[in-house]
Amino acid sequence: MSGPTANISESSAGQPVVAPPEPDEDLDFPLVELFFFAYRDFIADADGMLEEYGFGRAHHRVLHFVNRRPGMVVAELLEILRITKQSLGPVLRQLVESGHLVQIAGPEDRRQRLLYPTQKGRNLSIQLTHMQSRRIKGAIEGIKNKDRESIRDFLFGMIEPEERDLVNGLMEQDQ
Amino acid sequence: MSGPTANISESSAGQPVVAPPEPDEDLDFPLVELFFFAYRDFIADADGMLEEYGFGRAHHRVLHFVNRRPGMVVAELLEILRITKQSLGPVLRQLVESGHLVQIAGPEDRRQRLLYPTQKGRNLSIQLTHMQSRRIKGAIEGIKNKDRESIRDFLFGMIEPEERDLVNGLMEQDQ
DNA sequence: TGTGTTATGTCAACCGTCCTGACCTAAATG
DNA sequence: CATTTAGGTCAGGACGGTTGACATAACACA
Repeated sequence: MSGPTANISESSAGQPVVAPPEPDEDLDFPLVELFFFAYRDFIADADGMLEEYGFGRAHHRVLHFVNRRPGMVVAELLEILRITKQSLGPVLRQLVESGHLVQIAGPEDRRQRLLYPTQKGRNLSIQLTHMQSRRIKGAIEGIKNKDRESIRDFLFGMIEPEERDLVNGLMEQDQ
Repeated sequence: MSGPTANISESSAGQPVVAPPEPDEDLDFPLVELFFFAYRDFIADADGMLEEYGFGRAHHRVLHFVNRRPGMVVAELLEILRITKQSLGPVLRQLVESGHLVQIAGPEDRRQRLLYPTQKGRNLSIQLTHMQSRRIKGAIEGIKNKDRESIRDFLFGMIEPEERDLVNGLMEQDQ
């Protein structure tokens, strides 16, 4: 069992499939891969800036949505991010300690913690969104029909149907 | 320091910013958020299926690219994924042990480990890509100009310019 | 009043996926 | 031969997520 083409992985003994997958109308490899790479680079810009603050992507998401909807309560944030309060906890604490967010007791229901950005948090969030918007703008300028609406509708169509109401709610004022 | 609107987060003493960010041509909140949600759901389908095998997203990415380019060597995979061999190690081992991939010594350079899918690995990869392609197809059908080329060019335009050659290389045969 | 529920926070233990640094073998290369 | 290269492995750590259990304060209601 030696020689140039000896099978190195002995376990499970499957034979190698040497041919690449055949072209198939229902297997859109280019778009699947482009979507993967596009998202990777879409967040890479922000990653770099966040690193200077010792923040990660979790901080970015929290900062973004609190800025977008000042006065959001913790439960709403958990629903949007689809994470548990245990995993939100440390992230929220760090953002408050660093002075990017503040928590204020709900005026009617004092159990609630209304989340607001500080000016510092607003500034950082705007900076991050600006970088991402610039990339998107550039990508739209590079297409034939410079049709922002089609891109918006395409992205919306990628979202799970049951989630679309929630996302629409988040975008109430802007189109 | 009590009362309905008492400031709960005392540290860093920033004042809350209550207004949502003003509309701004250079801050495309809808597209930024749609891209986030779209990617989340783009991945979610696959996550569910992978869970049945005890696999995560790292396994998915390895499985995908090895299937796409059978005979890929480890170094190429590391370059595409932009991770270290230490973090690839366990993932690759599990995929080999579960019989989804095999490693074969390079016919010319026997230090190399050529990576191939087994039929089992090919089947799983195709299944995963099929789910993702179906979502993409549906999203394209929902837009005005059902223009796949524009979506492809948009996604390509989102990719960091220095990375585009690498991505193009991966897509040689298909358009 | 008291009892139960809700909003939030916290402790502990765990997992997956990445990292750096150090070291090893086998094979190619000069 | 010595060196470099391809790949693998061990150790330790970080981050971001999970589940489960429990605590506190405030609301809601009989």
